[in-house]
Amino acid sequence: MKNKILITSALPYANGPIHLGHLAGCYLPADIYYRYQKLKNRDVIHICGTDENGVPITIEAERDKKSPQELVDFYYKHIKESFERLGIVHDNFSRTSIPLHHKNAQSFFKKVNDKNYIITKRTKQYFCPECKRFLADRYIEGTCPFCDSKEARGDQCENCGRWLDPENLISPRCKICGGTPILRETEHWYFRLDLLQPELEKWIEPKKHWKNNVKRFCRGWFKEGLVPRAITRDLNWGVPVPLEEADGKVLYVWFDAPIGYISSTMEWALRIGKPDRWKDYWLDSETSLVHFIGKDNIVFHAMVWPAMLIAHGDYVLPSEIPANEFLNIKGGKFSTSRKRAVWLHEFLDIFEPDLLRYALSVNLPENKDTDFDWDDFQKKVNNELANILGNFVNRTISFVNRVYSSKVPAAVNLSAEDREMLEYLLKTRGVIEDRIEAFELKKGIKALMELAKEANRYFDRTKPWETIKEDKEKCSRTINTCIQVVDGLAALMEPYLPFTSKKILGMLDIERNEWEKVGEPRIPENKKMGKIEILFKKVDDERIRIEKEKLGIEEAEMVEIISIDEFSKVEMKVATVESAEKVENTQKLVKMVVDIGGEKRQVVAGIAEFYSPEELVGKKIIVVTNLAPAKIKGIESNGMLLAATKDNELALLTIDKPIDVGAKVS
RNA sequence: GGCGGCGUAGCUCAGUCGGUUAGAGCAGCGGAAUCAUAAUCCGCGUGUCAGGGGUUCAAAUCCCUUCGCCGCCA
Repeated sequence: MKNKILITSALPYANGPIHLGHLAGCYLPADIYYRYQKLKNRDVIHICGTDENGVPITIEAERDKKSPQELVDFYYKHIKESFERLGIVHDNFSRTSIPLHHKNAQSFFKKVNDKNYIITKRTKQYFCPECKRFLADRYIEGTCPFCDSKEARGDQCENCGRWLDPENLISPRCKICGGTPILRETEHWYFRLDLLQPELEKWIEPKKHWKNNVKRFCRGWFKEGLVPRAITRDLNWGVPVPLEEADGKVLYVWFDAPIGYISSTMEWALRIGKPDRWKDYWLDSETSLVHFIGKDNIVFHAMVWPAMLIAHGDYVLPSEIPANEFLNIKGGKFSTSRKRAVWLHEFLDIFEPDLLRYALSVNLPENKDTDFDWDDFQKKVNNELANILGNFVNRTISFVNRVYSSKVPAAVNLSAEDREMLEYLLKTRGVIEDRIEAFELKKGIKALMELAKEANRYFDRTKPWETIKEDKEKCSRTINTCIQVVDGLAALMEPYLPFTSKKILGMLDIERNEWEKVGEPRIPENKKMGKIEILFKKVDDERIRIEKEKLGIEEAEMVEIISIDEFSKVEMKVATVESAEKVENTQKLVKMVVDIGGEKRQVVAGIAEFYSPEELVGKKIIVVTNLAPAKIKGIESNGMLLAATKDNELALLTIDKPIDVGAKVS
């Protein structure tokens, strides 16, 4: 490891709050790594910020009836505060909407452009006259040319799974306003990844120790061959392309976002009053540039971004890309857009930050996806943090308080047993170092818990509650050793459990030991203890029940997601009501004959309280035509009409423009 | 459609460039202890390592194939 380390964590997109999946994927590992390097006295900074450009933000803003700026202002603050509450430390937490970043991204673009790594291409793209904007592929819907599904997206038909070009869609419409988009010619700038492939391959080749997921990804891409990739978009939100002929174009988010790492470092340098300080990292080949990301970001950080840096030429390239897999929520995925998540800010309203830091650390998705589960969380807190770690600290300090009037007893002539305990502490320091350096953070926290267990075993073996009566010197050696271990634990846990570390140090009434000195006893005889407190309160069943219920409610609200396949099983048609009569002896039922286009059907529906038979006749309605026939009150019903209901209201679905009876609805 | 990944004890996960009786934590069962947040400590695992086939003296680990889940890409 080089002595200078620049850590970045993926810029969170400013369209929603942070959830546990984000944390486990990169923010928590980055923080643990950063805190550890700090303890090792390395020259290290941790840089991050929100990614605030791109189409989704403009659309989200529109939906919320806000300006994009208002939206990102809100989430910038929200995300920054959430991180702070969890103890995630950034030297600088910037944002990609600031002028500094715009300027920086533009000069990056210009330099790469001057070096001929950028070309232009004219293409035709759909433009929505209603929304007055070009539409990204996935914001166009239409009929799939292959399977006739009506709900195909511009990039892919989810019904038949085929990949599409938006121009091939039959009767395309704008997903946002429903209007009909038109093809319009536009010009875009493309980054010549193809030119850079040989250099990229040469660069990646020696990175043997990188994680498999990263290497595999790259191999796949190289095999297919890289192609020029569009780096501009027609949009009025983002970093304007710094060319006269590029009016109305902005840089594509994936191009400007990683440049944000540099901008954020520059902002940091300005903030600390040393404007050139950022160069010490970005322009020095002795810098180890470490990008913490989730696996969804591998392509950009292992291929595109290094290619950009090579093309630019001035900056260091990534040294490490410890990409994590995903943390799922009990089987399913976390999803910001679907609001299926355990949100960090809500979590912290209820639980101490270290509980989460522990539960996530010990189950980080380092090799494969892992699950977050509330029962599991409770067990980890109660059985591991509270019982093993918390209890060891507590039994030790309360022993000192009770037996030795809160003063640390002497350690004269340590026995082999005592020395073994201290050696275990020292050994654990080494294990944690090795594991963290190798980006196996999960093993580091496990080693810490092993130390706590070993300490409990030592306590039990040496039985101070007995030796206090028959061998006072031995007892005082034991307790002294335990105190030294508590002190060591406090230092070693700092990267993972910084809040708990502080609490313990408060109880010992001492500053944190230097990392390199952990293992050498340093708490002096007669040291007075500070105020004792319980480290971890247990999480009770009721709390967990509530949290699980919350998740359940959110799931219920979002209903089951069905595929277009499932949906298209339902056939619906426009129909006219030919005749209608109330079914006798019922309150709600109406019997109708409807024309569904060359075929008449008898349909029974429970709408009599809302529509009289007279007003129904002649109405054009929507009928499900392939529903299995059913008998209602002995009358056969051959279809179902559609109506919207809420509370005590009901409204029939109809059509807002004349169309022939029998027209399919989809 | 192509490419890739994953599927290991009741639960959460290690292990996989082939090699002794497949591991840990939690849960469970039995015991010890009582300083401590009824916490701790000791002992106890007959799992088709998703199914099937193959290579090998030897496979959870390599190859083929089926099933299930997931991701990436024109």
